[in-house]
Amino acid sequence: MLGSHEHAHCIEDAIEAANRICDERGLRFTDLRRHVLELVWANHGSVKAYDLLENLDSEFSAKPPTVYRALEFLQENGLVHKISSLNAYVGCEHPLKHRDCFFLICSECNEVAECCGSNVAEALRDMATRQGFVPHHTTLEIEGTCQACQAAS
Amino acid sequence: MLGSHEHAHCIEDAIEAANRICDERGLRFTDLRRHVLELVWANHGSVKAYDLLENLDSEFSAKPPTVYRALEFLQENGLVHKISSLNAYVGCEHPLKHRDCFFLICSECNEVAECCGSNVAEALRDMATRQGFVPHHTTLEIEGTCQACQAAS
DNA sequence: TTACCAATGTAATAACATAACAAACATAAA
DNA sequence: TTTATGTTTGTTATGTTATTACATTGGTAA
Repeated sequence: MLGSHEHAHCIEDAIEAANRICDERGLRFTDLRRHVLELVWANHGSVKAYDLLENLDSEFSAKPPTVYRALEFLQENGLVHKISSLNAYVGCEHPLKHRDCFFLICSECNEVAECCGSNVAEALRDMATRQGFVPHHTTLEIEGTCQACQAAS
Repeated sequence: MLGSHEHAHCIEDAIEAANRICDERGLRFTDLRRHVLELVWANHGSVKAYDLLENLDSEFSAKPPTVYRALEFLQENGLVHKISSLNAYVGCEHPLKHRDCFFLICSECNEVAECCGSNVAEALRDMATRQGFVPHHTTLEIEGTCQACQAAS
C-alpha cells in the first residue's frame, strides 16, 4: 500500500498533466479520454481494459474499441503504461519526465510503483551496447512484495 | 540474425538438456512435450501458442489445452520462457544455468537473444532493496534492432 | 457552406488462455 | 497379475484480451 493520502489529488494531478500535454501538442483531451484516464487512476493498482469498459457508464457507448482507442491515445502520449505481464494498464506517475522507467508490482496489494532512471537504465544501455543491440523499447516489470505488505505479514 | 550455424544442433542440445533435466527430477519428458519443445526451437525467434497448435500434426490431438499444458511444463522446468510483450514463447538457451535473465528482441528479424547475469541483475536488486521491495519474478524484455539487422540496412 | 480530418459508434471476429471433466496410461503396492 | 493411484492427455466449452472494418458524428478551416 502507498501511505495513506488524499488519492483524489493523484487523479487531479494526472488530469491536469494530461490537459497540459494535450494542449502543448495540439491534441484533444476529450471527455472519453479524460474519463478513461480517471478510471485508470481510480487506484494505484493496474486496471484491465474490460474493467474500464464496465465502468464507462451510459455516458459512453462502451464497446471494446472505445476503450482500447482511448488507452492507445493515452499510452502514445505517455499518460498511461501497459503492464504486459498482467495485460493491464497503469497511470504514468510522471508524464513527460518519463524515460527508461520500470515497474514494481506487488502481488499482495496489487499496487504498482513506477521507477525511473537510476543505475538500472545505465546497466541496460551498457549491456545492449556490448551486444551491438539498439534498444527501442524496454519492458521491465518486477513482481514481488512491497514494503508495506511485508510489514503487514 | 544469428551467425549461420547448423541449427539442428540447437534443437538437439535443447532436447538433450531436457532429457537430462527431466531424468534428474523424475519427470516424464513425453512425446508431446518433446515435440512442443522441438517446435519452439524450430527457429531462434519466439513462437505463438496457436502456431504450435497448428504444427502439432495428427500425431497429437491438438487443442489449446494440449499446447498450453506442454508449455507450462516446459516453463516450470526452465526449458522455455514466455515473452510477455509478445504473447509468445522461446526456448531457454541455457537451462539450469538460468538466473536473472532477460531478452533482446529484434523487431526486424524477430530473433530473441537471452542474456544473463551481468550488472543489470545487480542494479535491479539494489534498486528493489532500496525500495524495500522483495522481488519474486522479473520480466525484462528489450525490443530493438540487433547488430546483424543494423549492418544489413 | 463545404470539405476535411479526427474521434467515436457499432458489429463482428480474431487472438490468447483456462476450467472442468473424461479417458488413457505408467508405476508401484498388494 | 491385478488393483490402486496419480499423472498425462483428450475433449468440450467458455473466458479473456484485442483488432478489423466500416458507419457516423463532430470540430475546424478554406
